[in-house]
Amino acid sequence: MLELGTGRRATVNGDGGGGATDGRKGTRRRTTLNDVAAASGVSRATVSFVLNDDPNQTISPATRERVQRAARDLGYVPHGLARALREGSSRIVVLNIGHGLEGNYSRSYIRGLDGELAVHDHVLLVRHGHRTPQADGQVRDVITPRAVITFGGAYLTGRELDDQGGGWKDGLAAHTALQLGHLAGRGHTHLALALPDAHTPLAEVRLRFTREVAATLGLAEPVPFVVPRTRPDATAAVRALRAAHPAVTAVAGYDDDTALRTLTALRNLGVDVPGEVAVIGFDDTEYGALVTPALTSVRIDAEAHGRIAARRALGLDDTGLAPTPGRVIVRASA
Amino acid sequence: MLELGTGRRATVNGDGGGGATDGRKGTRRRTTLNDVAAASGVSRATVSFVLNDDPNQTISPATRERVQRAARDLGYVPHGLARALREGSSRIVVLNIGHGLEGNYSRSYIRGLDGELAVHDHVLLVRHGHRTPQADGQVRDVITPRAVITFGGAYLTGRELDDQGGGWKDGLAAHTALQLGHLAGRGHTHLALALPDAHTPLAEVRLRFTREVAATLGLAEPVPFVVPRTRPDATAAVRALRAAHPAVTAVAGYDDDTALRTLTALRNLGVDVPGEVAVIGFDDTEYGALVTPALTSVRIDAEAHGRIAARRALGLDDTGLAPTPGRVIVRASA
DNA sequence: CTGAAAGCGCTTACAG
DNA sequence: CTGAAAGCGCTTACAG
Repeated sequence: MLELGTGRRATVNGDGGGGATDGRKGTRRRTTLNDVAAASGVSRATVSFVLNDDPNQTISPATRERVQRAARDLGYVPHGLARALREGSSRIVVLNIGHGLEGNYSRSYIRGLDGELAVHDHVLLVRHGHRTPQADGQVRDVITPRAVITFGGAYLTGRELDDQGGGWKDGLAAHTALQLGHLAGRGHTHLALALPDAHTPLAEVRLRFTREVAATLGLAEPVPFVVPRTRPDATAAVRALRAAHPAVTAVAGYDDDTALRTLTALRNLGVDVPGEVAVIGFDDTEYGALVTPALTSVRIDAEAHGRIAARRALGLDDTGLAPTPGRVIVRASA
Repeated sequence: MLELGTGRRATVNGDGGGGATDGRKGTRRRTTLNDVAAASGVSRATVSFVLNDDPNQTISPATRERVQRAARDLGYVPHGLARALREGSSRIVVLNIGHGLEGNYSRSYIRGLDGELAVHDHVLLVRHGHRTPQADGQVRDVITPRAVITFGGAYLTGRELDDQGGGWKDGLAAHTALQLGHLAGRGHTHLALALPDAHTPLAEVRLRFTREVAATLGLAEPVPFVVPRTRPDATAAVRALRAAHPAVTAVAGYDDDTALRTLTALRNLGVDVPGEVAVIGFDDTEYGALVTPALTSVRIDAEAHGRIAARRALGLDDTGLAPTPGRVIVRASA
């Protein structure tokens, strides 16, 4: 039951300055700071100073060069766990993500986050599924990440990215304005907002912004309504909306999903889109292009948001990163 | 520039057996094995033995109880990084994922993987984006995960889950058979397989299985064709398919995306679905229900696949986990 | 300009 | 039945 020699630590040591094993892969012991120190004839401390470019030390160019070459030759790579234990946290940033991975926002956000983190020598790892305090704790205890980010962070609450707050420049508010602006530009004055059945905090924020934007544009107070996931329920919901608010000629979707469900329901009801009712989505997905009429939507490039989130998580300066403005992808539905 | 007292290690120590700080959160130093040892009057080793239920030790019930109570009272949680450094790898399993997160397969797979890992005290972290050797190396060096899993693993190659191989029982082959079986059951004999424009290894496997299944069912050799992402290109591709293979009366999608694109193209061409050509998807997404005619698809519950992957990654016995059979979700398109 | 030493928090042979 | 000690691989004051 108790096996001797478990496989790890197979080559228990040898240490010898020979180090000829090429250091690479193989089944060999990993190359450590000790090996580099031995190979270059200095102490571990010195190696560490050189490799980390410690600004508080002054190492002679000769030594520096010797160490760097040895590290390179041996294929030395610092052991993250050891470093993390010593530094107090690992060079990992955890992103918590629930659903809503379909749109362009999340894809570009993750791309930016990942890219920026890589630049600063950190790695992004994602946690899927619902966030529970328990799961959070587990992640914290197991890897002690440098930071834990909640997807969308500031963007989703509307608190962000520009000094005035509210995301009126490049954030959620601005994108909401874009969405309603398109509708207003086509002459619609009475709008409804299609919301998902899951009651999220984000839905509240969207509703708030939608109201604010509508007021600014001089439109009637928008009508929020929930579009359930199943086709019959969605159809019933849209029918009820039409009955209660006959003046509504356009529906803005909380996202492309809700917009698509609305579109389908309208078709079921024999309502012409965009003739009788126009529909616009939010956060362009590929599926929007596949329905008839194809869904008009707001495309959001969140790469900059991701980069900003990365810098903030690392405690770095996050200025000078200008988000790409959102834009309306005009297809047929609005 | 060099600040003294960086915040971490704020409370440098105190050690005192008092340990009255409640151990919990606060800005206090974390509770360590030392604290538990001090509080229960035994050595660190003993605490470790008790808390890990080391089968090679025999600890007196009294001591055991004392240690457990102290650990509980102090809210002790082992520090994952330290443990990982000592054990050789962290209790993390990394899942590499590219695209294709839309369908039910990935959602259920991740759920199973995550759940099973949690049972065995490990945590699942996901890496998004394309897998590069470089990125792989980085992850390895930074956290030394217990295992790295590639999404879908054995399933996607068709090597898996049942002894004969090929996944003819609960795997990819079986699901392919389900898809074609539905079409054959409706009288179709000449099929086309709609493939994505990105050339993936998985596409090859699907094509191979599709051919094998068709042969088994006595159908004509299936015609593979690529459906590009843009609507005009997709339409052109479908038109070309129809011209070259007029006998084809049904299209099986590589996934729901390709099926949906085909459906849209057919409608653009004025072809009646399913009257003239039937279309069936694969790996049911929510969007399939939103088009007209609604997309028939194959729904795959991969939770068991995920659990199996987890057990294998941990080197545990993976028998006795029966995958739920796939099933055809019959809607209108086929 | 460089090295010896301590220590991050844990596990595990090895002695009693 | 339990404890003292070594060591996982790194970083960083502290002495020279």
